Amino acid sequence: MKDVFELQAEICKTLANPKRLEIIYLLKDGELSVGEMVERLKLPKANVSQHLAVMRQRGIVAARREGVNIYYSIANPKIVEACRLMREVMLEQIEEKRRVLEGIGK
Amino acid sequence: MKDVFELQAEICKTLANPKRLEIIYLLKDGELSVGEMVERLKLPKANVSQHLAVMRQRGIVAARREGVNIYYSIANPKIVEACRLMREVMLEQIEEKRRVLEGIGK
DNA sequence: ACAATAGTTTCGAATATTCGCAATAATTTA
DNA sequence: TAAATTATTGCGAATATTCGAAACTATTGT
Repeated sequence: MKDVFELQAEICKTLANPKRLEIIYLLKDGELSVGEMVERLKLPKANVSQHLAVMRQRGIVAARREGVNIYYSIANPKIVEACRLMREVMLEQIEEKRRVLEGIGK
Repeated sequence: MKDVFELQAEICKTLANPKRLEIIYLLKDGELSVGEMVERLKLPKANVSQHLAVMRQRGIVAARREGVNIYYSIANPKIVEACRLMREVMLEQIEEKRRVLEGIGK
């Protein structure tokens, strides 16, 4: 059995990509088919599928076939929550940077 | 200005490494010097320093010099919270895997 | 069976990350 | 100022990630 931090890092690595974060953001309110995601993301279908495959393998998203379409959804709401926190950290960093720049301007 | 998901991914990438996660885990209850971390982590000091530099650059940790020692601390408690959530996701995945294996055994 | 639609997989090249080793910097003490 | 202690930086090799292009698979309708 691999080390626990190694496993935690694998979850985190799976989220550590802008396109995958955007996919998670799209899925946060409910499932979507690959085609619907491709349309919103404006990315090649093969690439979207690759990212979905990575996330499916690591248990970040779940897939469900319905006829010719495959619908994806977030496997665990804590994933969305973790992403939201990281986004907040980023936004606070930007705010902080802005404050520092203003301070210099005075 | 870079895309917002790109910035969020940079935060996440910074956390997406087992050694850095372990450092965050060490720092979650308060600051430590590099030497103290090296001792607990049992890693080469240069390597610990490299990881700290990455995290410092991205605003994940803060550094404070006191004499010959440099003390590091977590820059934003939301970082610890995000890591905790990702750890929970991982633990729930392990539980789920265990349940599935038991189901087969029946 | 064939074509159309929706999605996946494989391969390879470009890029990025990780880490050991050696050299370097900053601070304190003798 | 020299030595000791603490930490950082630069470099290069090994490894991992990303993504486009082409080929492939699965399902449905004719």
